[in-house]
Amino acid sequence: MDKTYLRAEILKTLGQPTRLKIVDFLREGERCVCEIFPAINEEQSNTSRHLNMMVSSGILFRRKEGVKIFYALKHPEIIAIVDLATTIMVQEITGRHSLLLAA
Amino acid sequence: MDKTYLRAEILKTLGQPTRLKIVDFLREGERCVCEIFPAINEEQSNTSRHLNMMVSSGILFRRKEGVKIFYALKHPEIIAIVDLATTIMVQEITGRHSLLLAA
DNA sequence: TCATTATATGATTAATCAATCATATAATGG
DNA sequence: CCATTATATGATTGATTAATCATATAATGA
Repeated sequence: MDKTYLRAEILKTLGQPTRLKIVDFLREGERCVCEIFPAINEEQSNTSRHLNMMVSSGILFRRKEGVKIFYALKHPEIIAIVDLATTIMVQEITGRHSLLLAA
Repeated sequence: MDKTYLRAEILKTLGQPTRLKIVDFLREGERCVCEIFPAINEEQSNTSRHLNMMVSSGILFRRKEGVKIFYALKHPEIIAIVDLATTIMVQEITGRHSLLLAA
């Protein structure tokens, strides 16, 4: 059980634009594939693959109801992580850090 | 300026075992390449490439002092992110979530 | 049962990635 | 200036990845 590898896998799963869009959309709650792929503007098959991959790496739930399959975020920590990434991104974009260094 | 892409890049940078080991080592503070690569048990050239890449994606500082080049974590949020990833990993390993679901 | 809707998956392709080896550059001390 | 130490980089290779198209499976309702 390589813990470094497992931790990396969780972060790597979040570190891909299409999957990040899925996470953002699922903040609002559980959604089926038929709602997810139009919302993020990706192909159904591609979206399905990413969703499966996100379940495998432990960041999403899957629940079946009739023909539909619903997906939801599995851990509140996921939202915290992507929010922290946003904070870092904003600091990088505004160059706040670079300015502090230059001063 | 694609914000989804930039956020993803930060997370993707953290989502690779060698780079995660670097982040873990740099928790203790600023270190030069000559300290980093033996500590994480990777080749010097490989370590150098990862360090450069981490500077490019905005998660590390670089400071030069004579022949040595020191690297350090640029944002406290990075530690928070990897800690949250650890929390998720532990919950997945202990299967706590699955048990709650099954109950 | 048949048509429809929802989802998943096989095959393919182009792109990206990580690691390695060899070598280059750059600063320092003797 | 030369040898040494620290770091970076070019070239290569095998592996992984994301996206796409076409098709398969599975549930539902008429």
